[in-house]
Amino acid sequence: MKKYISILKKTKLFAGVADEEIGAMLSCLDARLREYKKGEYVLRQGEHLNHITVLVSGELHIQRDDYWGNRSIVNRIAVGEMFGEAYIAPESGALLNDVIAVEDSAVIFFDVRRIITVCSSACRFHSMVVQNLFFAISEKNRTLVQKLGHISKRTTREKLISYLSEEAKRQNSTSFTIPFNRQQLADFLSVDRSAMSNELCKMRDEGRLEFKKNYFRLLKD
Amino acid sequence: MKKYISILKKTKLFAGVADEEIGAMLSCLDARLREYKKGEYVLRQGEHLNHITVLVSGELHIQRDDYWGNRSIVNRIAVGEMFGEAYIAPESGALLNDVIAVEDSAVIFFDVRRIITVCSSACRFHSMVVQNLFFAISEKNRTLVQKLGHISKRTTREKLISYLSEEAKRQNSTSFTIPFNRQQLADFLSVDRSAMSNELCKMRDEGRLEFKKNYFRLLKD
DNA sequence: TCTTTTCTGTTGTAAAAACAACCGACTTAT
DNA sequence: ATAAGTCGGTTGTTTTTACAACAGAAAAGA
Repeated sequence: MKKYISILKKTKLFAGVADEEIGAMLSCLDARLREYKKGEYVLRQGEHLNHITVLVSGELHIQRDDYWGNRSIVNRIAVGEMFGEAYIAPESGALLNDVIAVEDSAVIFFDVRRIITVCSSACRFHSMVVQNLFFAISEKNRTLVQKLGHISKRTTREKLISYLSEEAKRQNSTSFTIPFNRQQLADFLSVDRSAMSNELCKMRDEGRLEFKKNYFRLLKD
Repeated sequence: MKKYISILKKTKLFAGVADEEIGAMLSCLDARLREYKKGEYVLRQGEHLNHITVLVSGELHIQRDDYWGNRSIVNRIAVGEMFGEAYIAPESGALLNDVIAVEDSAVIFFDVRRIITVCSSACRFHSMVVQNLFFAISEKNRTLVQKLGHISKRTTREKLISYLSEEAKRQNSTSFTIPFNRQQLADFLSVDRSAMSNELCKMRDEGRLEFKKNYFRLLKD
């Protein structure tokens, strides 16, 4: 677990906490490391979670498969990001989604109650972690609202425009790469892949954008 | 500002805080009231927000403009609801949307840092407000994920089933009322009203459910 | 009460998406 | 190197949705 301290140091949860303090807090917060192979489930819909988790290696998708096999990717978790913050409150119900490793991954679990209950002794930085958690949940809400903005658009084209515009703004450039392949992007936007691919090509032919694999460039009319 | 205390009392932010304490906390939290005429911007895309806001009168729309200038309404804020909780973190960055008053409105701004930094003296209920905010954000997060679950369904029928099933579970009964009229439900699920109405009636004719106005009853197959 | 407005259901048509099937390019594994 | 698998684009068909227009019912207002 110690080899991941350098990664934890860069996470939102431990922002501002000194290196040597993180090591001390690992036991204080009852941290546990688990590793997953690509394709393996980290958590399943319906389970109860009372841990905050941080991804320290690999990549995860928060997703949901319905009865008919349609998959929707709710969110993507990159190294250093956390999940499970929405289930902190004791009265939070079961998990609403699956969490799956899309690459070989490593996850550290922290006991929620140990985090929100400020410990008496060692952890000088504990209150900072609590505040960091506060900020992280806030941040997550923001990304969810953004995503709702995308998929609440009526047509595939509008969803693409919404998503790509957002990404361009976020990366502060009209050319950028996205963290999805076509199928994943379709799942993220909750549309059919081939229809989406078709729409992308139409927009390209209309001169609205260019792309090559996951590289995109938006063009003025 | 005092005339809005009765409204603040009913908000999630001040749940469990005594009336007389709210008055005291207004200054503690550096509360500021601002009023807006219909059509006036409350906040603009690109601004930085370091306040939690509560709408105490009127109605707001959260709007977004995409890269090509197309405008869409992302969300609606009703009296008593909060806005800005997604921008608590200092690194949240600029607002991604405009917030505009669609009626004459009144908004109370609370300094974020004053809320999350527990004050030393007077505010006996301060820690309760902090916890309220914590749970409010967490709950909003889950609500957003649930809504994503509904509208990421491919067909109008599936969206309806997803939403109505959820509502039945939440109200713990197969018969229940929903807080929307048809147009609002269609907007909530991001579908066309008439198409949705049509689909509802088909399901009724198939014997899957009954409804009358905003009262619904789900039936076994 | 009577009028006006809003709400809901209904229908037909045009547009869009889902679906399925296929192909070539590219990557990965043996 | 070759086989197997993945990925992205394309096309045609079927299903679904959006849109527009209208009418009766219900609600709100005068």
